[in-house]
Amino acid sequence: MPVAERRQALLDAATTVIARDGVRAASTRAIVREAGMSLASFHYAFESHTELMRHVVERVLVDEVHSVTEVLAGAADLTDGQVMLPELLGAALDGFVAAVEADPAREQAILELHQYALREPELADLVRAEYEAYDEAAAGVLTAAAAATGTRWTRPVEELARYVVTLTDGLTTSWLSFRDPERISAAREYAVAGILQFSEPDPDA
Amino acid sequence: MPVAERRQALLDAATTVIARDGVRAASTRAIVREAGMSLASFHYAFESHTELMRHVVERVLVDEVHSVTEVLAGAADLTDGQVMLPELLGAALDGFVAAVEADPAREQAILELHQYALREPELADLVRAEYEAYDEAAAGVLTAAAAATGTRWTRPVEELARYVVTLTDGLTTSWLSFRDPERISAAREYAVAGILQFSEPDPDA
DNA sequence: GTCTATAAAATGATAGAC
DNA sequence: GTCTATCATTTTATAGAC
Repeated sequence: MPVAERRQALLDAATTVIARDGVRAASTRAIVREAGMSLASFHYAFESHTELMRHVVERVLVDEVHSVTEVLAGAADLTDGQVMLPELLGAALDGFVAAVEADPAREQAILELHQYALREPELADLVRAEYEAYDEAAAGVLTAAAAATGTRWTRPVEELARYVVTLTDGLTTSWLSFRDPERISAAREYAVAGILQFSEPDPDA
Repeated sequence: MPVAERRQALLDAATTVIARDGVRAASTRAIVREAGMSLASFHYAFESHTELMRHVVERVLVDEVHSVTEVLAGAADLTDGQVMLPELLGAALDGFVAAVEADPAREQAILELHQYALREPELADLVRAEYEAYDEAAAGVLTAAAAATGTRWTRPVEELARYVVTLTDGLTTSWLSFRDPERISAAREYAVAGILQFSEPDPDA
């Protein structure tokens, strides 16, 4: 088994354990048990448990950015039809919420990894980079949605995007605590209304 | 030293360690070192490390609810003057944000304890109770603010309160990642604007 | 490359002297 | 009640056989 493959398998196993049992439970032994390997094989592929965790954080956060970007891109593809801005933004937020609902364990793992990373000076930047990628993705959706519906934003789209990301973060933690769609839906609706405030018909469109 | 006092001292020490070094680092030994006690004294006061953590979670979350309630009540006291609704809500949110900024370690500890609690079936309810207390506090502020400024809400105040709490949660995580006031202020402003949408002059006032 | 065996340290918990 | 000394287990990591 080539080292690269073993590393991937261990990263997969670590991700699985973290999602199922939490970061606290992701000891080297728990990870190799999950991967069906011996303890020594672990240390052949990785220098240390800390090194593995560094890679786990990086991979999980980068993967999540890809997922979210895809979900948002999917929602933006609704721009084909005769859809209006409120529906478009609502659909984008629904897509995000649906992704969280579909795999809460993964989302909880991400939050735990955030806190793990924020405690490690070497990893804290990864969290910030993740959020900045979300900001960019959200700004992209807002820009595309406005363009597709003949509207424009009355505030800098970067600021609106940060607002949206802040809100989705709150929606995520709320979902993880209550797992209650009712609780989410109202906030989702108000979020859309809150953003729409800052849109107006685009005279150039 | 009476048991009750020793328990308090250990809870204090545990809270200190968690805020400074994280939940992961809060081993029994680290806690007694912080408290200046022997290991055996710990087990004289608490059955187990798990039992201590149960009490830590409970105490920290309850304390935080008290703090937030006080901060919001302080903001609501601005209702003396001739202040308008936007300023009132802005002040309340500012009070919340200032509290987070003033003691980020504490806030980070709370988030870690949330995740710790959500992994323990016995403790998960404490997190939900905390959020419900926030909802109630936020609803109280919204109601008081509207009454004091001759306005009323066009949506159920409970829903608006949940929206506010969701948003403050997002603001908190954003602050912990970036520690950047700029990043927060825009979201704060949009949040106020978002809520104001659902207010109107109260004809009965 | 892969495994068993083992080291070295940390952790939760207790026994027993005082 | 409080402490030192110790146990039992777990954890990260490595040595060394194959």
